[in-house]
Amino acid sequence: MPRAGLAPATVVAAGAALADEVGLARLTMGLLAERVGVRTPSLYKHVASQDDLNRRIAALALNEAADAVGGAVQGLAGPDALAAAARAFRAFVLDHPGRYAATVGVEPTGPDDPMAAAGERLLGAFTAALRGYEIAECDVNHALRMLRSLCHGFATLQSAGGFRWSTDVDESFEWLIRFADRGLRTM
Amino acid sequence: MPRAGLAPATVVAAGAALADEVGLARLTMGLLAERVGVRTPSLYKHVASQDDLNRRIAALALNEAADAVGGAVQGLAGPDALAAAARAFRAFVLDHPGRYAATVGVEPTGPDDPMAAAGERLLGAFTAALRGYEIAECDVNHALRMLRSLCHGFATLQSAGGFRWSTDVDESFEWLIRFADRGLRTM
DNA sequence: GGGCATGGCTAACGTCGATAGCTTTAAGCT
DNA sequence: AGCTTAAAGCTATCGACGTTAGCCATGCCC
Repeated sequence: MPRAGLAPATVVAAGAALADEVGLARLTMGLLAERVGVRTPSLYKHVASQDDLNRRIAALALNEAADAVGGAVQGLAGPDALAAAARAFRAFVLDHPGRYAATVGVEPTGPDDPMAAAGERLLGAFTAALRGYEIAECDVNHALRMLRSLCHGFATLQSAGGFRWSTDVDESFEWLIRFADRGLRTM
Repeated sequence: MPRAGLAPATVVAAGAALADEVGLARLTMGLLAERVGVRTPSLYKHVASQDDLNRRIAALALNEAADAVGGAVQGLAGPDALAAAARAFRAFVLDHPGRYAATVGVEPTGPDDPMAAAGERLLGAFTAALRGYEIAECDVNHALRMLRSLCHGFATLQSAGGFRWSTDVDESFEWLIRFADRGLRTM
């Protein structure tokens, strides 16, 4: 029996990809094992449990989202930065619905949990997107939460098929970006 | 063996209550059976499957949310209506996290699915909350989606423990309501 | 009182997550 | 090179859970 040459990172990456393909709810240890060419119990040499796998996928997803948003904001400020961040975030969620779904409803276990750091990174990227707006110190956390709620809510609702009727969804999102921009401008 | 006097609605209500208590992910057919005083297979005389149970809980939750939001908006218009709707919605999600969680990620099976009607009712309640604002015909769907994304995003993020740091969450939500109000006022 | 639909029950199966314990691989030391 | 040993694979197995089959008691309707 030749070795498969697996590492935790390989397993997690394959799990994230599989979750994107079949949906997080249908991501099973057996399916993942088959995907990486190994028997189910062997996976437990690399991840502690399915919950552990989920957390690692979540950390990966948050880091990737932070990269996407951070990269999009690079060199921009004000409305351009805001729009770029929002679009990058939504695109990431729509492209990777499974791994993003892994991030909802899981709390970091402690302050040294990689997920916590990844979440901070994503938050930092959104903070950078607010650079250029005149936001009072006491309002910045509120604005950040507003922006995160807006992007998270829209992307997850769309990803779940929540927008059913006719109006064009992309158009709604652009409208929403302009709405947030106008609001942030007049503070 | 005396009859338990169950009906589908009883089972669904108990399931929703249990989901709120232990979390939707831990809602199991066995646990629900124990709760209603019956053996597991007997539940299948009232619901077709766990997926069916989930859909019925979702329909119940959407109807209750529509009632809550609709009732709160009653007799109000403009900023007052908007604030009342948003507060009622968030309160519902925080009070009933399990049954609300049942609504995310499930699509209505067809046009006669009770879930679709319930969703329309909730949408109608939010639409009523926008009465009093001067919104162009072509913008009303966008505004509705914005409002829904904002409320859904904030409530689910908070419900999942997504706001970890210090700033007061209630205060953020009130800030968010004022933000939306200002934006809707100037269109 | 005698059908008969209804709503319980027990028994059992398949799937899935997880653990135990064995074996083999391959890396590293002497 | 050859031995040691941790790591990584395997089979076998368990327990939980969803689901189905098939049986039996209840209680309504005539």
